[in-house]
Amino acid sequence: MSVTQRNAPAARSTYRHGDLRRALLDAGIELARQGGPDAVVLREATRRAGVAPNAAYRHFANRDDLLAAVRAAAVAAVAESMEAELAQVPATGTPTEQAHAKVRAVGAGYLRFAHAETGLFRTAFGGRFTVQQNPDPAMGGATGLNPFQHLSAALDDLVTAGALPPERRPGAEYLAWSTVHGMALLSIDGPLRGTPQPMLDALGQRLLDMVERGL
Amino acid sequence: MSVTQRNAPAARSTYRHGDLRRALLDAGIELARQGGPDAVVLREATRRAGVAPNAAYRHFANRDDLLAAVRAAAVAAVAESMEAELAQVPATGTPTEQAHAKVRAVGAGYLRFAHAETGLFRTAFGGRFTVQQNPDPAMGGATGLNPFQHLSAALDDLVTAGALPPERRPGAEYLAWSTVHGMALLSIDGPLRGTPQPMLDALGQRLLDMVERGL
DNA sequence: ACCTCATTGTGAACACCGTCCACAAACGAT
DNA sequence: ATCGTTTGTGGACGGTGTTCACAATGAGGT
Repeated sequence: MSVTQRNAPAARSTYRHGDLRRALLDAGIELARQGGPDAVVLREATRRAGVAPNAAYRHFANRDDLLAAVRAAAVAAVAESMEAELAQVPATGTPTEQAHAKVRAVGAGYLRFAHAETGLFRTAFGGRFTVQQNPDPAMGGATGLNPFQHLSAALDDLVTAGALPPERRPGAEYLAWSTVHGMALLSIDGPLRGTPQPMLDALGQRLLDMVERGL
Repeated sequence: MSVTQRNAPAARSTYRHGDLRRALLDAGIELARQGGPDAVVLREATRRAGVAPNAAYRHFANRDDLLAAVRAAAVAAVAESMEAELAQVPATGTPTEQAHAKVRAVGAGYLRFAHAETGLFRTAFGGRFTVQQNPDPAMGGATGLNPFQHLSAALDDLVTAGALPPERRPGAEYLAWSTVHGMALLSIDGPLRGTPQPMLDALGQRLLDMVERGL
């Protein structure tokens, strides 16, 4: 066994790394995927990049800065999950039906991502987070829209289709988001943890019914 | 200046502390109140109790064990907040009106506590948490009921009053809890942070309307 | 080609954390 | 009074984020 440390990739030949910022970010994303935000530890990221701990400070102000970058990537992944659901919405039916289907797709994408990528979801939305102000392009999916913008667009469609009275539109994002966000957290970190997936899906559908009916 | 350390209370005269477990727990609760779960650091709690770091291990298995005890206290505080709201529900009106008022009181207590005691709320329900299985008496309020039990009771009343069809009762806790939980988190850690209280109250009322209508 | 200089990675250190081990003080039961 | 259990202490270990002074590198201007 050579002197290479655990987790140390093949030692670099060059003194410079090439794209250390990217390497640290990727390592951070992988850590977040497996263990959530608390698992994003700066020293481990540098270890995986094969670099001294302090080197990270040339690319990130501190651990929180790295975590913020990881979070942006996680938010973007949520947006992509929504887009995957939106792509499956058939272009048939009345405008009202389509608008409802879009709102449900956004919610389903959120919930699906929470279950499929728990660590990343908790990194994106588990602690403190912001999405709206200064829309960070790094938080957008393939379409460039972030999750909040997807939700807003779907609700706008609902109004356009006449399925939501315009006077109830303001703030509707927060009502819808609250609902789905709460269920996501309850099912990954709360009392619904461990509930079989079919039951969770059923609950999710009831939840979306409630939003549709009660918005 | 004497040799007493910062934060060290008057040095004990006795070798034994008296009730170290309680002192550590109180210190932990205070830390949680100010900084949330991450601020519950074992060494700081022992410092405030005027005791060596390891002494904590005579009363708690490890930091997580201490945090769990703090969390139980925080959950109990949530229950008390609910009870304060419930106490204000007038005993007038039809059973249906009263049942609805109780559900709203439970939700309002949850939201109010989240805003008034952010640190404790995040400690109770911010990360991983469980309330239902093995109902821990330490999580109950003055009535002995924990927040989940208060919600369940209110929903039961809704059925009894005929305001909720029995076939929709199963799982209704999770729908109601999801919505309120989500809004609580959005308003303390999410995009609704910093929103003026009147607007939050209005949103909260709309949210409860939605639950009432859509459950 | 050389020199200059900002950029990027290193080595060593600091304070803080959770945790463990061996030991000493205090108390309760006999 | 003695013994044994409980409870707190002193000291240590490995882990973390972060900072400092320094070295290697590469780009630009002459």
